[in-house]
Amino acid sequence: MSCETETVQVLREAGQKTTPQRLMIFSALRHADGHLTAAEIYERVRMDYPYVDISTVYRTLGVLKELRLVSETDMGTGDATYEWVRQQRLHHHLICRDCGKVVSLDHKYLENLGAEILADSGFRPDIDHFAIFGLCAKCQGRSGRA
Amino acid sequence: MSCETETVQVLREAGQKTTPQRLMIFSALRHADGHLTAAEIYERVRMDYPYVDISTVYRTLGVLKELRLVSETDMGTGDATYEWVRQQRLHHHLICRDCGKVVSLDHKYLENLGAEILADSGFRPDIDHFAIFGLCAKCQGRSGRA
DNA sequence: CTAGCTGCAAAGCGTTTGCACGATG
DNA sequence: CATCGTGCAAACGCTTTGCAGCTAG
Repeated sequence: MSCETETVQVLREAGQKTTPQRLMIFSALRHADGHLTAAEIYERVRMDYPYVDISTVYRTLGVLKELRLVSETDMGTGDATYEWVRQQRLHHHLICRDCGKVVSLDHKYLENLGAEILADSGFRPDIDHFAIFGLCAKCQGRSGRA
Repeated sequence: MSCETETVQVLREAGQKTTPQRLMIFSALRHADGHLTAAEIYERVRMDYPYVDISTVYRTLGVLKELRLVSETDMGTGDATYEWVRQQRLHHHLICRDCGKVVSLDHKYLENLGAEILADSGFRPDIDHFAIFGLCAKCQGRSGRA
C-alpha cells in the first residue's frame, strides 16, 4: 500500500472513496508488467483478498479510466485490456493478426502525430497507447492472400 | 450486382461460393458511405432480401475480413464496425471520448508511420484504418479532470 | 453429386445493472 | 449518520456455434 499514496490522493480529489478492494485493484495494475484483462485483475486480487466481485473490478476500472489513471485497449481478442498509465515510458503495441504476438513500439514513432492533429483540427488525441495491427516478420512469409 | 464482379472474382480465387446473401452483403458495404455495424448491414440487406440471418452476416464478414476486403474497427461503442476497404481514399477517424463525435482524419498524418515501423522492426502494420480517441475541441473546454 | 453455405435456435462470452447490505468519511 | 461502494445474481448485447437442409459449382 506504500506506493499507492498518489493514487489515493487523486481519488480523494475526485470525491471517491478508498476501499480495500480498490487498493488491491490498483496494486494489481501497478505491479503488472503489461496489460491485464478484467478477468486477470480479478484473479490476482482474489489471491490475497478473496472477497471481491468481478463487477467491482469493472466498476473500479471505470473510475480509473475516467480519471485517466489506466488505459483501456482492445487488443483484438474481444475483451479489453487495462494498463497503468504512468507505469512506464509511453509505448504502443504491434499486434500480429496472424499469430497474435504482441511487441512494443517506442513512442517516438507517434510523437509528432498528436501535435499535428491538434494544430490542424483542434482535436486533442490520446496518443497514449495505440494498438496497431498487422503482420509480424514471420507471418509475412507464411501467409499470402488468404 | 454489376459492380461486384471484382469481389466475386476474389472470392472465386479463394475457393468461396457466391450466394445471393453474400452479394447483398457486399452491396450494403459498398454503398454505405461509412462504417456499418453487423446489425446495420443486417437491416439493410433485409430491406431487399428478407431471408437473411444475422449469423450469415457475421460469417460473411469473417470471410471478407480474411480476404482483406473489409476492415473491422472498434469505435469504442462495444460493437465492431465494418467498412469496404477500397471504397474511398485512405482515412482514419478521430473519436471524441466525451461526446462520441467522429470526424475523419486524412491519411497523410500516418503516411510515414507504416514505412518507418516496417523498416525498423520488420513488422508490417495495417495503417488502413485507425480509430484515434481523444477530446474534440468543444469537449476540451467543457471537461476538466473528471 | 458433393462441398460448403444457410437459417434456426441456443449457447457463449465479457460486461453491465438492480438491489439490499455494509463500509467509508 | 449519510453517502456511496460492494457482493450477489440476473440480465444484457454482440457474437459464435451445432445441426439439418439446401444450393452453388
